[in-house]
Amino acid sequence: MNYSKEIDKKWQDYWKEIKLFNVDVKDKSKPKYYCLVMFPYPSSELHVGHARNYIIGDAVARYKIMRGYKVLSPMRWDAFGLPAENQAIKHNIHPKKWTFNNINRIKEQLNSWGTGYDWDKEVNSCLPEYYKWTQWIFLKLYSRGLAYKKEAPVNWCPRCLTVLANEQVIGGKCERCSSEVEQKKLKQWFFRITDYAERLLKDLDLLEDWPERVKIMQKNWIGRSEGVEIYFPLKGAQLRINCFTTRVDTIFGATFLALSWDHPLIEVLVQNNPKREEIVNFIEKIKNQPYSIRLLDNFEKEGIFTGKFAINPMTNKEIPIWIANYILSEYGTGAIMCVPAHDRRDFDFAKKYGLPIVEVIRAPQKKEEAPLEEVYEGEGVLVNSGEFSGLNSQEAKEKIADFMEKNDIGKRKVNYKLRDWLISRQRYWGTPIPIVYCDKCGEVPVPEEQLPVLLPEKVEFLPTGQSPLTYVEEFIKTRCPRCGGSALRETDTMDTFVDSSWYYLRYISPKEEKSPFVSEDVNYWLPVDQYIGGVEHAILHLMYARFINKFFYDLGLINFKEPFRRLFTQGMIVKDGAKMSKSKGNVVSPDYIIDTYGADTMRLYILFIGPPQKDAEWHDEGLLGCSRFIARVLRLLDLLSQYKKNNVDKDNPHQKLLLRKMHHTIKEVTQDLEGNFQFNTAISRIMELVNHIYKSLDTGQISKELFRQAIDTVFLLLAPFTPHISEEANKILGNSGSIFHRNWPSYDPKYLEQEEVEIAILIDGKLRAHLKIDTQWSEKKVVEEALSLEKVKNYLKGAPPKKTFYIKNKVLNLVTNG
RNA sequence: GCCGAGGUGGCGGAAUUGGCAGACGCGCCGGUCUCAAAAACCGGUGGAGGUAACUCUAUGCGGGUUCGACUCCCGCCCUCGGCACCA
Repeated sequence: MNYSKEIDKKWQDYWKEIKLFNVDVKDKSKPKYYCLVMFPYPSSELHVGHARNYIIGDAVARYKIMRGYKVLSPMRWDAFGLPAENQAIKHNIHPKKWTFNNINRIKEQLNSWGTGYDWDKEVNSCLPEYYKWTQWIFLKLYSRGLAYKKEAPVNWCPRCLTVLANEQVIGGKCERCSSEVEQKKLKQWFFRITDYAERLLKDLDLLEDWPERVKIMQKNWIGRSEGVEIYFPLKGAQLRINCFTTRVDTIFGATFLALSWDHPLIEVLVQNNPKREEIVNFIEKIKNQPYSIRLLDNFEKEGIFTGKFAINPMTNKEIPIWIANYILSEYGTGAIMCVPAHDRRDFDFAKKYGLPIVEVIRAPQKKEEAPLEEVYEGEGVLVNSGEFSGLNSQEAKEKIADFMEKNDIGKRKVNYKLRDWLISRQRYWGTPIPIVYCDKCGEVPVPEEQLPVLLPEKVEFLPTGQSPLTYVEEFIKTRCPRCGGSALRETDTMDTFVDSSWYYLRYISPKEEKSPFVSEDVNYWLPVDQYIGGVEHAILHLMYARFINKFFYDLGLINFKEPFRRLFTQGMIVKDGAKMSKSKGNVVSPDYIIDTYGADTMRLYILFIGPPQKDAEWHDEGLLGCSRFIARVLRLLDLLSQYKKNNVDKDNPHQKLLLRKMHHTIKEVTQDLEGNFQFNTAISRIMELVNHIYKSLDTGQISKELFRQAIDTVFLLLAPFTPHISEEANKILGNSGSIFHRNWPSYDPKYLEQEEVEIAILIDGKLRAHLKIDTQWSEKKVVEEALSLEKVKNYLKGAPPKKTFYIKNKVLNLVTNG
């Protein structure tokens, strides 16, 4: 039999016809399995790197179907977003049209690969029936105080002319266009994800089947640290400056304070200050420093003395207050106590400006006073610390914190690096934020029954820094839902990550009109059993989705705390050592592969290319190998049809060997799939089995029935990887119906037993000979037989081994020396 | 700087409660078929030495534990990914 494109088409139509992937969510006749792949962002057609994601997902779905699960494998489009709008500006095509063109193209591609989805559950985030519910979520968050607007310094991309979330700033540059990100103060909408920081951190422990590295990345991103907020009284005023520190044990060495340029107290500090002008100029200067220079290794620390002093509440000494460019205003209190002896940054600063350096922590082994050119950042024993001297850092942290809380000079506190999620975008192609501004009533949420706030279709696409919606009168002019007076709509739209933070719930009931989803069904089908996608979503998407899921949990709409039970992150496919991209011209398009070799060849190669969680280099020649293998497997069918041999003795060793290989392969392939999706090794084991079948046939001692069984097993095992040829073969072998409605093969341990094996004979750890043994032999017998080997005798030269080590049925080591 | 993953033939990669390193595939070499070539099929293929049986050597580097180490321990080097003045 030859593999052809017609075979692909035939079986793709067949699966549609028998509704292999269509799921009735109410059907509970079989255990459920929710297999989810990360949706495509429809910005261009897909290349083989994308294909990996969907082919892995499809292989898993098909395998689970064969294991008897009701498998839900849906597909959707993350259709809002900047690229569509940028195309609109560049090529004068409406984002909607552009997006739908891409969707149609991608759909075609997905179908041509034989990846199966329940298309009845298709979801599209740019359609009102979906974004209505995204807006609904916003309102729910708003009503609980979890969506709010505030003026905040934001990351501004001068090219995209929009605000970026912290997570979208990569190394000081825009994630999308790599422009230098600027700092700007704007009124923006936020989601209060920080309220969930502790739970987002703690519940990572519930996610046993997530890759450790992803959990660690999330942990670092949340960045929890425990410490103390210390109150430093301002000299000569009834004010205080609060500073957060994780090293309260170093408090006696705090010799100055440093504030960020926008610390609220600076206004007070510069009042009637003779240095006022100088300070204001300095602030103006660091305020305008671009974001990225902070990331440079040689970032120059600069500061200015305010002329004012605070009191160190432990030493009661006056310490100068400085303003410095290395203090983050967004973290802690925007002010820090500086301990130059034990912090590299404070040390550099103190050296530059001649500030006092006092050693208060001494490394445990050290006896003498440290020379002041050295910073010791570790923990140790306290010195120069009053009654706390002599304690080690750990004890001192507790005792000093206790002391501070008792005397009201400080309080234990937990801080997080996680910031609130900035969701405003000054862009058109996104979900409108359902808020109205009324002259009388102020900020008013759009009532639920008035949703959706429709995104107008006719707009001008000019990147002005304002949302194009600003210029659409019919859109912005509206009535206040509260007083009926004239009002204006919010013109910002939501970050597309909001759209994608809840789609996995919508799939269950995509057409539901009264609610975002049906709780009863969602509670049955979720959490997602297997989520598959790129590691680039380790932080953003997965954090946001977990947050929104927890919010729904709090609303009582769902009964599970985490949305994704198991996560698999697949590696990238690279070409010529680089990520595939149009600009580099190294994109491998699946279309020609499908045309030349057929879908199963591409699928097989993508799964065989390497461990799926690791990056892999694409080589066209690899396809040839897979194509050869498929031809080789199919040739077995031709051989079978002409095969005559029967009446072979049941105990024929070649028969037994083939049976053993078959069952062994079933066992191993199953293990590979049940473990961490080791498709590459699973496939190589099937290749071994096929090689073994050919060798067995050469002996002429295999019965037709066993031959048939062996081929049948091969195709059952291959079905998740190469579904088209497997269906075809299944039919040729005389089985009725779809191969996916058959059971995954199971192995019988009795066939795995061996009567005879070859073991290695080692002399002093070096491989010297092999020996065929009966598996029933005792160790003594094995040693005897080994010693009688000519080769072994030559090595031992008559001297018996001093010790022997026997690993049953594997290795015998004969030791002659000490 | 901190955190994480990794380093095995010409290449992608196998092998883990420590037990025959290099499965499977690519590439390369040889053969069969052919007027010839391609395809296909069969065989070989870590390196060095030897006509050969065989010997030595080999999993980033250096030590250690062990009868035995790709695997465990100590100390380095390199590559990739994440975070990065988080007080």
